[in-house]
Amino acid sequence: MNQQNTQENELLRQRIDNLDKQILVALQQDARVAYAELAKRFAVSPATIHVRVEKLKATGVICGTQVMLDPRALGYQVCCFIGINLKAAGDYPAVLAQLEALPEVTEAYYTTGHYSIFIKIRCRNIDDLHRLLVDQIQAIKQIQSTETLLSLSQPIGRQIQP
Amino acid sequence: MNQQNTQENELLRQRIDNLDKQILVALQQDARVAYAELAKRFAVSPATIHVRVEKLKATGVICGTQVMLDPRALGYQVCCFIGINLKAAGDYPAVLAQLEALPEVTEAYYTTGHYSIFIKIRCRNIDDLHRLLVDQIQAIKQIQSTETLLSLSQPIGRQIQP
DNA sequence: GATGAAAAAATTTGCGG
DNA sequence: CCGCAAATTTTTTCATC
Repeated sequence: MNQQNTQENELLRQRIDNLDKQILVALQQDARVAYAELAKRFAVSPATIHVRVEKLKATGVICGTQVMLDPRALGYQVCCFIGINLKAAGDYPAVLAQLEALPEVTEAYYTTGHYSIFIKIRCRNIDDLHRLLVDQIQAIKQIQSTETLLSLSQPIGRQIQP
Repeated sequence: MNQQNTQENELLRQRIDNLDKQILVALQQDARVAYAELAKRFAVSPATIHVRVEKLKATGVICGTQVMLDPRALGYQVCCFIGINLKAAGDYPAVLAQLEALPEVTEAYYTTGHYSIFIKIRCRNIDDLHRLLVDQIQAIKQIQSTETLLSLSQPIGRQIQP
């Protein structure tokens, strides 16, 4: 039963104990929860929560907090992925710069496999997607071809478990 | 110049004014920033910030807050996407349930295009990815084939702009 | 709808175990 | 390293504009 291969864990994540894990899980669900509330929940003092969170920030485990915005509430109905193939591998930085200028591109990955670059798109509707694809993305000279995966739903969305 | 096609916006996102946008941008960068600090920054009273945030929560624009954990700091070095094709379209719910049980699956999308299901994976190293793929994912009976896109880097990662 | 002031609550610090 | 308790800061309320 090596369900938990804790060998390398001990090396990499230096001393993240149960309390740290509990705090991280709680903050993943609600980053603005009061430390006093967590203190009650985990039967320690508020100061301890504070010290632990500061340490997790200092070690880089916590790399920020953010509000989650609902794309649909803001009028963004369409989510899709686009796999991009370049004419030449060296064109990567130039293409990336052009993609970064498009606010609809929310994520970009440099990948091995079927595509050179893989991006995630959020836009208002299919018409906007059409325009974006034809006028903005396929217009980028160094792009050879694209392949679009339209997302119909996202049944799973979560962070890694601490 | 229809850079900003504000026509439907007015309908969908009911009255999100400039202050709301500024607040959202600030909270995207740091969800724990003090309302008093935002009040100073935007030259309004703390009470106004409070009222606006509550309204944005109530209308569903803000759907939560969370700490961002750095996968690498937790020992998760590998990020990849896997495109999955099913033997039969109706197998979708069964496969999804099995994917949900794997903590390494952080995102799943039901897609049109080359794949039926598209998932994002976070795991510790290539060996773990290998085991996950062979022992856990390809072992799912309803899966016909998989295609792996290994992410070498993620140069863009952001939310939509309010 | 926004504000200012007041009340309530939380964060943060430093001393002592 | 933890906890207590005080000092500071913040959140939150509410009457008023």
